[in-house]
Parts: sequence; C-alpha cells; structure tokens
Amino acid sequence: MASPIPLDAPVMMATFSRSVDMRAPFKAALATCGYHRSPMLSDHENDALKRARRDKTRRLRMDHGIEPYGRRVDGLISLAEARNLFDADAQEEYRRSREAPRADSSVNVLDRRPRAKVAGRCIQHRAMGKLIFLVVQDDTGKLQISISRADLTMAMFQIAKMLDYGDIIVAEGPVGMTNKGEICIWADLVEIHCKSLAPPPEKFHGLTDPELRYRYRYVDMYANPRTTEVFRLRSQLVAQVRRFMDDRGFMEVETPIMQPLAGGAAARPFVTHHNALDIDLYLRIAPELYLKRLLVGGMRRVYEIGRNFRNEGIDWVHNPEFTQMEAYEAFGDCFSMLELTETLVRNLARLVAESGDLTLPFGDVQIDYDRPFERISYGELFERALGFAPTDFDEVRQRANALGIEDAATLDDWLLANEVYERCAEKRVDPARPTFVTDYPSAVSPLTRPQAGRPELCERWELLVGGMELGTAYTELNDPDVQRAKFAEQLHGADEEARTFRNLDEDFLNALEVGMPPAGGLGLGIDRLVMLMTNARSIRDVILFPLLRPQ
RNA sequence: GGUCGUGUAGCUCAGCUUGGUAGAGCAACCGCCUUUUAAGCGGUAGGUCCUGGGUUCGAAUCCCAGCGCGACCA
Repeated sequence: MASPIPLDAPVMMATFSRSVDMRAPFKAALATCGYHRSPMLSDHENDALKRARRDKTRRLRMDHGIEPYGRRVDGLISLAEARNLFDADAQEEYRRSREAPRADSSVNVLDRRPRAKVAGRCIQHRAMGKLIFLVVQDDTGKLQISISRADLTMAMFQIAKMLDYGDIIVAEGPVGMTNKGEICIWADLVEIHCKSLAPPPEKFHGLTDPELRYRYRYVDMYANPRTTEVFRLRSQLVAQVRRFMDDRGFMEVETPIMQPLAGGAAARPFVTHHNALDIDLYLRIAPELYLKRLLVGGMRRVYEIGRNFRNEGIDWVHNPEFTQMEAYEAFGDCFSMLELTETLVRNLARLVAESGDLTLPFGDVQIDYDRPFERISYGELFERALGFAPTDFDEVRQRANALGIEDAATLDDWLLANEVYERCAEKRVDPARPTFVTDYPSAVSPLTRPQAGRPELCERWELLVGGMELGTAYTELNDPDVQRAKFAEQLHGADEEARTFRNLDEDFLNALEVGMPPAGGLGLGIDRLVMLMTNARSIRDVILFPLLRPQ
C-alpha cells in the first residue's frame, strides 16, 4: 500500500508539534478502507509489545536460522489423545528407575512412557531457569508441555525460552508427569510454527468486553474456551435438527437468497443489485414463498435451514442476519407442526440436559422441556393481561391511546389490537414455561388459513420460551383468490416504502392457481433455540460474527 | 425513542465523592532461578484518562454537548 506519508514521519515531526498528528491522514485512510484502529490489529506498528514480538521473529531467523512460520507437520495427535496416552505404570517405573542409585551412569533409565507429538497455541509460559513449563491449547483442550534444559539442544531450549503467549508450537516427547502430579509431555523437541505478533488478552480475566469479544472472535475463542464450546454445541444442535427432520421424511432444500420480491414476512429487506441484468434484488426476509412453490411442484415434506436478512434494529434477540428453519408438510396443518415442534425442542433439550429431567437454566429461570408445553389462545391471553377482549375495539383504542401508540387513529381494529397485544400480553407468558399461543387474528396473518367457523381468527400459533418468540406455524392458505385478496389488502395498508419491495407476487399466485395441497408450515428460530440450549442471554453469543458497527 | 450505567497502559481494573506530578495486577523488556499450575524475586519501560466545549490559577475528577458500548423501559 502506497502511503502518502512515510510511516516514520511522525517520529521525525514530533519535535515540531505535538498537537498535530501527522498520521491523521494515514489513520483516516485506514478507517475508510475498513481497518480498525484497535491495537489488536496491525496498524500500531509503533506499539512496543508488537515490536518486541517482531524483534523475536527477527532473532529467530537471524540468530537461530529458524523460520517461525512453519509448514506441514505429520504424525500429530490431539492434546486430548496425548493426555489419554498417559500410562501410570510406565510413569512409576520411570520414576523409580531414575531415583535408583546406579553404579554405572551409562546404563539408561528405564523409560516405557508412550511418546506423543502435539501442536497447539501456547497460552501460558512459565520459564524458571533451566525448566520451562508451557500450557498449550487446541480444540480438544489443554496440556502442559514441560521442558528441561537437559532434554534438548541448547538452541532449542533458547527458542522455547523465547516463546510467547499466543504462539503456535509443535512439541514431542514422552507423556509423563511432574512432581506436582500434572500430566504433561516432557518435550525433547519444541518447534515454533507460527509467531503471534498480537498482544494477547490478560491471561486470567481474558477478554470480557462484549464488543471486543464479538469483534475479535478469533481471540475470544482461544481466550474464552466457553465460546468455542457454545459453537460446537450449536453445530451439534443443528445437525440434530437435520437428523430429526430427515427421519420424519422431510427433504432439505435450498431456495434463493437473492429475490426480486421480498415476500413471506413483514420486514424491511436489504437491497442489492445485479449488474448484468441491471435489476435490484432483495436479500430474503423468508424463504416461505419458494418452499410453497415446491409443494405445488409435488414435494410432500420440505425444509430449509438458512439465513434470513431483515433490515431492522439490533438487540438481544435480533441480529440483521439470522438463521431460521422453515418446514412445510403437505396435508398437515398448524397442529401437526405443533406436535413436530414440541417433540423436536424436547429432543434437543435431551441432547443438552445433563440430568434426566430436561430442565435447563436460562438466565434467572429454569425451563422445563419435559412437561407438555402450555397452550393458550391469543384471545384468552389478551383478556387475561388486559381485562377485556381483543374484539372490544373501543377499549382497545382507549388503551392504545394510553400507551401512546403512533398512528393509532389510522390503524385497523385488529392491527391495533395486535399492537396492544404485543406490548402488554406477550410478556405475561411465564418465561419458564414453553407456551404455544394459538388462534391468532387473521388480520395479522395474511398467509394463513382462516378458521372454518370464525374467519376473523386463523389456524396459527406462536411458541414463546424464555421471553422470546421461538417459532410460529400456520395452516397454509391455498385458495388463490383468497390469497390474492389478502395480499391486495396488505398492500393497501402499506406505506410508499413498503410497496416498493412488497409487490404482488404474481408468480406465487400463479403457483397457487396451479394448485397447492393443504399444508402446515413452520418457522423456527435456530439462533434463539441455541440461546435457550446454551443459556446465552444475547443472540450475539450464538452467532460467530454478529453484525457490528465498523470502527 | 426514553432512562440508567460505562469509556483510564496491549488486557483486567483502581483513582472521580472532596479538582493539585497518572496508579495496580497481568502482559512486555533486562537479570536470577531444574518441578511451576494466575509461579516467584529484583530492576526497566509503557498513557489522546472516548471526543469537543465550558468552569477554574489548575480538570481523568465538576458542568454541557456529542460518540461508542452495555442494561432496562416503551
């Protein structure tokens, strides 16, 4: 990169003026090209800590002829495997043999201890004279590497002495034990394979600032082993969801993420552009309309686990991109999906629960996944929380005004009732009790089949757990004329902005005219599910790289 | 959107109430040390106290505004 100002300029200029930062243009350039100012990244070459490490890199090359950025290494085993090799009998035999007085010093001590060759990141380094103790870490755990001056060449011992917290090393030697009873490798070979230049986080507290943890996830992962654990568990949970769905005869599919129309949910989409076709495309807010096309095409049970994108705010349960499972079952309904969901969630809890009772902690509460989940109707929950029915529209308007809901005057009765519901009723559900809220109003569910006897209500539920909306399911609407009317109605109420991306999806309506079997459809929030299973209190703790404001 | 909290060395944090030379631990550098477990001992170095303005002889500290982050509320 050609910088307009030499990097050493500030040093030379400093005598003239301390108040003018001559690096400002350089910093500004870094900022605009997406670099961070943070000391953990590489624009602080003046940083003494980083300079010390660069100096060591140079010394490794110049004084020792060692290239500190290594190559392929064969014959490695994991740290957990190495630890498992420990043989107490061999260790005891070796210890006795060393302590036994020997007339002839040329007789070797008896050493049947198994040998191991391992690699890992150095996370502790205690050099005490002619002994060095390292702790290295890999994805299976930690292991101490003990290094005695007597066991290696002088050069290799010097190198071991120079190691820093963060370096990646290879060590080989017998698996033994220290006097203090720590299982370790007594290394007779130590190599450095990657010199870490970054100043490491504090070794006892690690990285605690949540923003820094998300921003430097790669540091967070080695400084806080719990982080890696959460994501390993996430991976296992998603794999288990797939197994569960596959076992029930669902087929996994992948539908477009870039869509010409953003349908299937009410949310503001992200816009992108395809150059060759010269068209704007939207990142999907839901895969729903494509999955239903597959039912039209004859697939009977389909599901997709994938990313959705919603151009909205960020809080403890919302990240702009998030992972959801959507599933559709021909000839099912919202109640077949309810059974599926309850069984699936319980099944996942079983994977995580340590004891048999399937109770998992989530913040302050203990959530019991064993008991049958609670069921309550939307209307009943509304009335219990507010003291009047959602159909009591005069009361609803009064309460809406009291709550200071914007555009209360222009909203339709049911939409307003739903605003009141979301503010007052939803939070009345016991967070410790997984709860299906059923019989949603049709007015807020434009893709859902109305109930036969009460068309103002529809066949839909939402699952609330731990104060979060975990999922929702519908009996899908498959009458093309009713669907068209509902879309039109929805568009009618939309503002100018929403109309640009929420156009009438003629192709989807065409598909319904071809004919879609009656079906149950489910949306399940995977991130939130993982939050519940790992007791994570922020969605950012279960997303590897949550969206952050660029620095 | 509102309220509260928070921002000090690479990291984790004191200091702010009551204005007066910028502090500790870890990490780093130099030295000692063959059984450490957050090793220890001696020494050295390291700062835009988030930013801007104000009050003051003097501001990390008090006031105002802004920005970042976090939590709660709507």
